[in-house]
Amino acid sequence: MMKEFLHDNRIFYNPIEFAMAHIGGTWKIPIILCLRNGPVRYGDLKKSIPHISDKMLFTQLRELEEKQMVVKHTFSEKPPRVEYELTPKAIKALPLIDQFTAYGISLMSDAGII
Amino acid sequence: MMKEFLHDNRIFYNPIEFAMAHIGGTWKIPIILCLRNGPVRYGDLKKSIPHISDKMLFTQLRELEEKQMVVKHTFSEKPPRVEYELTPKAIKALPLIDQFTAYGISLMSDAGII
DNA sequence: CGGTATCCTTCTTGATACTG
DNA sequence: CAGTATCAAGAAGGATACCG
Repeated sequence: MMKEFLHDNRIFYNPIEFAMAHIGGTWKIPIILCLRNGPVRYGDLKKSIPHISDKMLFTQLRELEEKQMVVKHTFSEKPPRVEYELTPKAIKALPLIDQFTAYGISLMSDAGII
Repeated sequence: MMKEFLHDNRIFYNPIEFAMAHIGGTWKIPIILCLRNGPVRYGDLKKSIPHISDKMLFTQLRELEEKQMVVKHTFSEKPPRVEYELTPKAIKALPLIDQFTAYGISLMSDAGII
């Protein structure tokens, strides 16, 4: 398939694993989709993503920041305001995410869910 | 985003999670890609996918069969021959997988890996 | 050749509670 | 408002060994 490589103290065997590290898991795509129309604050993300816990939102946002998929803007106001915004790296993923959604819907249709 | 739903005793919150259950994880896409040009036998899959263990190949093939992403053909020969083949559900995923790969490669390029 | 079982470790996720 | 810490349960994955 291809040669494996190291990144951030982890071994990857192919480009898909690398992409999965950026947008895989349960919560990263829902977060990215919430940010697709512009910056959103923490509390609004929490409200927009059903069932996500503070811990998951917090840890996933940190990971997305580390991978430079989102940037955090802190405004020194009272009450404090913090907004998260997609980077170009994440914006490039949007067509892929849309195709992913379409495939998911087609599988759901096959399974008789819709 | 959308209403959650149940399937196979598990809760899903959106179509992407459902798609991830079919092609997510470390090994399902490499297996699907090995089968893209037609049926392949167990031993050849093992040889073509570097680093996969028998346990992982075995469990992932069972899961792919359960989700009707692959079919197993058993030939009563000596020595026994068993081939795995993609179903239409998996074939439909190939364009998505290719786009996934392309995104992974572009991320790798951003990261200076290639 | 093509599995299958068992044990064990690591990673992911959930529940809960507390802070500047 | 926007985090942050701690504990624990469960799932995913690796090592090893054995079977028809």
